[in-house]
Amino acid sequence: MEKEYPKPSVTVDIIVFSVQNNDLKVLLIKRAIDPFKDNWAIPGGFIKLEESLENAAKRELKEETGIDYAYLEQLYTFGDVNRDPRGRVITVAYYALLDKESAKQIIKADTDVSDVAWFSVAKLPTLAFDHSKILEYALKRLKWKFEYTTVGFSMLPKKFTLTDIQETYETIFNKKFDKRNFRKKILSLGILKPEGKMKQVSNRPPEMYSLKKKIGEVVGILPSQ
Amino acid sequence: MEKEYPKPSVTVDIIVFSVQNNDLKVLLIKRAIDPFKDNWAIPGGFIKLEESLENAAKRELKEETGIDYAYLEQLYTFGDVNRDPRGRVITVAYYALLDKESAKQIIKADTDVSDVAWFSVAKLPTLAFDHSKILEYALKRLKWKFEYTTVGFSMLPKKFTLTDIQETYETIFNKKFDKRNFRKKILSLGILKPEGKMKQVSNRPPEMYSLKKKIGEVVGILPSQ
DNA sequence: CCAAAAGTGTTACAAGTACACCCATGA
DNA sequence: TCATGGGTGTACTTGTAACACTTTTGG
Repeated sequence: MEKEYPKPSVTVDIIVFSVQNNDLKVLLIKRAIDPFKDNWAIPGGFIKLEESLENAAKRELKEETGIDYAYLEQLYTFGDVNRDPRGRVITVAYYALLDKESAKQIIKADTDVSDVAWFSVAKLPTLAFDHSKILEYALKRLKWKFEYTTVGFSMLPKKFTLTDIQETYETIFNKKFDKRNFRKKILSLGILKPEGKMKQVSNRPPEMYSLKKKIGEVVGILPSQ
Repeated sequence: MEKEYPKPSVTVDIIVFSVQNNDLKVLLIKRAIDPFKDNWAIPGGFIKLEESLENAAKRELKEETGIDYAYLEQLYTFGDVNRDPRGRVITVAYYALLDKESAKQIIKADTDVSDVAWFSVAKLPTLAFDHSKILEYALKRLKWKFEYTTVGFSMLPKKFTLTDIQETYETIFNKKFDKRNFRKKILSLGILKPEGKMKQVSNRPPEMYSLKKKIGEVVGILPSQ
């Protein structure tokens, strides 16, 4: 370890997910320069020597979205030799889950900026670098995490209804779940705290809940169906 | 992306697991130089610019153990600013699972070398750098993977008995499983192919099996108990 | 009284758990 | 014939799946 070796560059890429109108969206930026000029890409940037990987990811998130807080998890490190035509660049990928309110703010802030946009994961453009592969991997991880942990609640406001949860799950898995079984299952986990009924709705007012546990805990959520 | 930024060093560390005498072991090396001189550490080294992360891990594995093939999986990338006193070093950790035969060869090759040794994960020495944290994380991942995938079979020879599998699981989870239920569960997965009875044993000859699926596939193995 | 979404229970089936004895072989 | 490890079945409990109607509110 005493010798000096040539060093690779290290970037952090961050895949920002949100659910809007029951559709899973991902935030992409349009590249202004070569390589892959005018292609869409996952936002990211070089790490600084004085910041941890996680802080680099947080900084990126803040720079791209203005958001200070979101569920953030390291995804995987991609380091193939030729993944970047400019030279050896290793990227540590993170993914972030925004709650509905935060996501709305961004869409407002950025709809007039041409180089940042939300894309439905069902209709993605061609992506720069190996970003399609990275995104694909992120989607796999996302589903896995939704199935076995409480990360899904990070995409909801602090107080939410059972229907909110179910719609979020139906969006992520792109399938419908039986209402009675879904509710039974979620309630049986004992992770929700009732918070009283929602007011001023023009139908039967739903019960609101908050999450008792820390977001991300392993619980085994889904019915198999 | 056009500017040149100061670059961190990037290493690959590889946590090598094997099961010996129904005990989970990890391969550690004794550091010959500062920092952490004479401390035990997870083997690793700097990546080369012309090799992928995975190839760097394979090369490390080969250098440390002489083994060409093992189940190998990226674990996590550790990049805290002060994890290495010599400067900014990011490490991409991998873990490897050796089968019983390979593991035996290594122990033979290295028992007379003082700076490489197998340690029971139950009795670990103090480790250099943040290696205790890394190893703890590896153990967590290992259990998770055993619970939900077929990685466990990578620690067995190509042909094995149901008792072999059960003992491996009992070692990893450090608990006993009911023989009948364990067998029923494993067989019900439909992932095993019978390979005939073992010969020359001084008791009732057990049925041998091989794995039909690719190692690492998700199947959900364990009884909950 | 209508529209909209919330809320609820039962039966059938599958999977998981607990548990103890006989079997085949070589020495 | 004995020692050793291999192999097996059943009753019970728990969890999952399928399925349709009533309730509450605001307009």
